[in-house]
Amino acid sequence: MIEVLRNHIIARLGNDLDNLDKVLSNFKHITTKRNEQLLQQGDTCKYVYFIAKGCLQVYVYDKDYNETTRDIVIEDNWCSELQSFGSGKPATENIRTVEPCELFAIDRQSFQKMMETVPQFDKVYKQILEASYANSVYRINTFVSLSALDRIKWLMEYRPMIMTRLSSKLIASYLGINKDVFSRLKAQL
Amino acid sequence: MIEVLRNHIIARLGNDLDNLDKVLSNFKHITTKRNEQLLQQGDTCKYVYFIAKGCLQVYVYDKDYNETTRDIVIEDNWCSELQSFGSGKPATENIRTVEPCELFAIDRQSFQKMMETVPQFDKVYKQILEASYANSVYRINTFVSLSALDRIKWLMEYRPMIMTRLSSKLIASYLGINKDVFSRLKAQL
DNA sequence: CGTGAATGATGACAAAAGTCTACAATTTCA
DNA sequence: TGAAATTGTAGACTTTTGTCATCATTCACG
Repeated sequence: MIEVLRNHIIARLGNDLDNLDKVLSNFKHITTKRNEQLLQQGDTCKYVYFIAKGCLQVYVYDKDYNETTRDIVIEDNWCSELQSFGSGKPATENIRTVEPCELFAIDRQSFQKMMETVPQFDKVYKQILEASYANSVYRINTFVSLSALDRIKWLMEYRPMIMTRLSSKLIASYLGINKDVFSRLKAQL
Repeated sequence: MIEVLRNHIIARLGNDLDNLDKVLSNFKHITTKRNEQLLQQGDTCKYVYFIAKGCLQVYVYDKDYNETTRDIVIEDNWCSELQSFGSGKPATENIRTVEPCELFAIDRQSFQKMMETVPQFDKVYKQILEASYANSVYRINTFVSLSALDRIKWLMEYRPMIMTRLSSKLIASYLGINKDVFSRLKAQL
């Protein structure tokens, strides 16, 4: 299973990395069931997760305690609450598994050590950050300008796997649409 | 005016920087009127701007050619279209001044050179990226879960200067609210 | 400093999205 | 596998948001 992570890194940095095995040894393999809580808001985010298999939900609660999903992250991607992870401050977001998962987790101390001793690891971090940021920007721009129906169409175009693989409830909370409305709109496509 | 930039960097990295003047020499001072176009979508974003004075708007167009504002950036902050700037690909966003501005611009080549030769500059870049990302995450989480009225309240709380300093039209497009609706809701606060 | 253009406010109406209830379908896990 | 829980669909209704037209106000700029 660690091969997925190995290939992920090689794909980004090439396979001329002396230290790749050293880097990989810093990751802890975690197998989870579905609906496991990886991070609770208020706690410090201790890990950056690489998802070898499965799917994670990053979410917050609105004032009526409804979940609103900031991000849905599938295999071959990274997931964390970088604000909290980087600063050690309490997290403002929650993370849970929405499917059984195979994860590789690296803690803050190892992460820092890798950043300092393996220059390429620093590059990977920048790539994660840049990709996360690009994703957010894209999401804001579509979100602010599109109607509920157009957001659904956008999701089918941009992340079709999400539409077929996950529950309507989750998708609706990702799109910022009430689940009843989502059900109605989906029917009229 | 370059003092603003100098102080900004010192505040983040301390003033024990041998190379600070060398770094600053890479920035071009630009004075603008209001409503000047700094970046047009489709073009490559050539600069990262530091705003010493004034205010920039980062925006896109929806399908009816209405502006939707992804970000409003005021003095003592950085602004760019990092996706395009980093990759050289066409920008998906537009940037314009909404006030007369004093800017310091650094082009891609100088930026790369500084990243490689001045380790602290790399740190500044990471800080810009992290701050931009944090800002986006915050924006998504409030945006998805709040009603139009609550978004206005949020803005008054979180970025009060925006409310008093800029036009309703601009604020409405930042909040993703129709300007007529914005006017009505503001009246009932 | 005056004027033309841009911005802001408001009312009437239309459309979109949210809420609630009930029930059917599906899924989970013991 | 089968019962309990969760999820999905649908209709009736409410609330929120958007649109359009009009007029007042403010602001930018020569």
